[in-house]
Amino acid sequence: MSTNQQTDRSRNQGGAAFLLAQLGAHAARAFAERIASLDLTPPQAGLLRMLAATPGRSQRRLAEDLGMPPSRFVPFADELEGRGLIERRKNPDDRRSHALYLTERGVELLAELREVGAAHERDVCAALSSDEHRQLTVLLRRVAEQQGLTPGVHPGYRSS
Amino acid sequence: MSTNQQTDRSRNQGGAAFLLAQLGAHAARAFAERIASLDLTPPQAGLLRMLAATPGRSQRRLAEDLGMPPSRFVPFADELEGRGLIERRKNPDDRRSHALYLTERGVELLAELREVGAAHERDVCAALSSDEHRQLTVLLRRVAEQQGLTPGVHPGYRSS
DNA sequence: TATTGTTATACTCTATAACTATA
DNA sequence: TATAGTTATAGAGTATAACAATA
Repeated sequence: MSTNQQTDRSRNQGGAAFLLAQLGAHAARAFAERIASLDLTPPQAGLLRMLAATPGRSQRRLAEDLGMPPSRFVPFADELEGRGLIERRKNPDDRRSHALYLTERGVELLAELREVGAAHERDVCAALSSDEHRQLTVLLRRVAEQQGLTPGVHPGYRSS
Repeated sequence: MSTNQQTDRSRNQGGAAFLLAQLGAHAARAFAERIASLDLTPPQAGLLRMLAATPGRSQRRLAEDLGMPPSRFVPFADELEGRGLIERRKNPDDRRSHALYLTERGVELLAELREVGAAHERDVCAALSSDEHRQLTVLLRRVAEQQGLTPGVHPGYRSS
């Protein structure tokens, strides 16, 4: 209420929240284009990373973390299994559930994925010195934590 | 190539590009929830702002800036016109095209929208001091400019 | 002949809910 | 009876392309 309309207007559209949304969409799109060279979509890349971090989880839990209904997870996992990147193993303790794991080929592809991710990081932050790059990361991490976001996971990835 | 795998992994998932995508999706979703109280979706809010900035443009140009095909723009504009927020006027010079304008009610709603946007900005950046907030904005603006993003517009808004 | 707005159609995507098997 | 995975179906949302009016 202390500033005039003109100022408020430029604040909203040039403010940090708007820039975050704009840059976030841009970064997500650019990342999707990059990993298309590996024949991967962002949710597929997300699953590979999740399986590397915590192998052997059930489809239901993985589906929940990816923000998709279990029914949609089935054909989603089918394709990656068909490409030999992941495998379903019967859980001997509870034979209703499938435990999911990366295959050897999945591990190899994940390594390539990480290289692509590093290149993406460099390109997105090309405008910044390495000192500013660190500054930005620290600030973003603080904001993310305060906003209650889980490190390493975000369901906002586009499905296409 | 200079760092080991462990380091690369944490870099990718905790790096600035990933945080941008994660926080961007979060900020966009939070903003969408906020403006739902005004019965607006993000693309609708975008159109109101575009009409305030440059009134009288044709549907085709507006559709292009919003990243939607002209055919989809029709029902999109229909609803806002039905609610009395925008109006189509025949362009006397070229009677094929419609020039779009905000109505008085549209201007009023836009004022409320700006208040909501300011509150959104405060909440998203609640973790930062006002000095850090400024720092973050400057860094983001530099990155956005270097990445070739147009100030004030982003087509990444969800359609829902 | 080209362009603006519009309408119609066809298609993709997605979620809901029914189904099978294990518990 | 409840839960994991799966399958089937139906609905929403979208783009492509045909159409009418104007240039």
